[in-house]
Amino acid sequence: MGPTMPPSKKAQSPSSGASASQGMSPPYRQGDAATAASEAEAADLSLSLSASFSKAEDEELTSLSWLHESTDLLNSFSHSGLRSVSPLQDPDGQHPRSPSSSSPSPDDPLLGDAHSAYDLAAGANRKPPYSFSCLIFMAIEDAPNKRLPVKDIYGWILEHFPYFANAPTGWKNSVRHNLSLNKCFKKVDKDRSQSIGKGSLWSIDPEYRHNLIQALKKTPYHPYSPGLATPSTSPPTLPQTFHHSPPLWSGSPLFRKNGGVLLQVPRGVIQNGARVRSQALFPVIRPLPVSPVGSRTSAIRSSLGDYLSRGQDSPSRYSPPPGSEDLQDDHTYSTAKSPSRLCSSQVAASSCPLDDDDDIIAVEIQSDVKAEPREIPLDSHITTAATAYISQQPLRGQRRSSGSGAGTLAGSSLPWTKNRAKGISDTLPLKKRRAAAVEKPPESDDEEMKEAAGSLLHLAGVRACLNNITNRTAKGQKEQKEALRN
DNA sequence: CTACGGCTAAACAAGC
DNA sequence: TGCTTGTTTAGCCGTA
Repeated sequence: MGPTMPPSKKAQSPSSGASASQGMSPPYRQGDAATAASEAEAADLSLSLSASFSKAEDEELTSLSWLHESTDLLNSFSHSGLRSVSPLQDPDGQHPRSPSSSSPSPDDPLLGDAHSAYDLAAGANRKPPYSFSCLIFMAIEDAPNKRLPVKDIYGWILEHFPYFANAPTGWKNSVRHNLSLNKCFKKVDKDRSQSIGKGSLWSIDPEYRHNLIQALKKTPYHPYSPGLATPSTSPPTLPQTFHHSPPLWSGSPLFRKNGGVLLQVPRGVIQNGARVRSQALFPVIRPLPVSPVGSRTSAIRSSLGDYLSRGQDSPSRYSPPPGSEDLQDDHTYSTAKSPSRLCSSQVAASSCPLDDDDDIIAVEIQSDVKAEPREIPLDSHITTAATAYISQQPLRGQRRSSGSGAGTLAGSSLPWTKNRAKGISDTLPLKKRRAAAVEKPPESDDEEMKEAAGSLLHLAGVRACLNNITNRTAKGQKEQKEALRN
């Protein structure tokens, strides 16, 4: 054990990082008291989203960190959703997960079914939708000191993805392969006085951390989407049925066709999302390094800030109600990279008729009994500001020699692997080639701006998707009522 | 068809 | 000596 891995943590779990995060996790759903606490956290989370936006006005920020914080917070839903349906036990079945983890209570009729569906169909038999790079990234980020030995990376992956427990052992080779080959990961010099034994500690190279975050963002967790699972035959379904549907990984061809951006978070994600803000599986998507921004950044920021500032005074703006009565245990969210893409996704997913009023955002806080959509005005200039900027910029993906820039708005390609290093000099040793690649100048403001605009569109997509989901819900409920009358 | 990312398998060396 | 760790290469597959 090294200085970063206290022996006590090692004794608790093969994954020290996960253990650390589990200790502070609120109960998933256990009784009224827990529900009340979760509601408070849910309200807190919603406020945090608003607060993240408002930082653009409250502070004289010189970077786009506020924007990334906002998007990251939204994306944290997906990761916390992943955690919420993570296995109840370690792969060997001998180490029941801490009750403080976000696993749903088996007593819950809905959550239990959903959870079982994940455990059996997805957790144990399905390969996780994350690349090894993302898995390693999450494992390291989940560690208290952001560094882990290979052994603990194995443990983290095993703990969170039981698929690998029965998978051929080659996955460990792949992990090591990734660690060695991927420039995002770098070894940390061990403290000789506190040797951890063989091997080194691995950490995230800050230079490439953002790339990993982007890669992770493009692997949304999409567990319960019957429409996506059976796009051609399944009728529009009520959100309640999401929780009984087979999981759909991003590896699904259909999901990828949709841009890999649609995600729906299972029940209880609010609790987990709130947990993300304090101590969570993956709580440390930090802001980008501070860097000067240009006027276009300010334009987008001011647009969003204007939207928020007016929204704060607007009665129609969503804000958590006092007591958050509607923030119950059932929450359904979706995100999309852009409203247009979302619409196509929705059509393909569920044959759901599209609505034109994308400028109205309905945040559905779905309770077990009745959904109460809340409408939020989405000023079109938010989306158009980002769209206008992006439209005048070449896609980042065009940096790729192949020119296949589709879906690379936020940098889906991973330009930090050996292929890129090879471009430096094939005659140099790999490590030196990596070092040479690292020395390349950081992303320009334009790159940052395009990414920021993409994030902005992403946010807009989230809101538009919420709207579509709500509309679909409302229509579904209406149709259901009519069917009952008949 | 091509380029690329990602994965897997394998070989090899070094350390414990 | 056996296992683990780390590096490297090669090949395959899916996607754009």
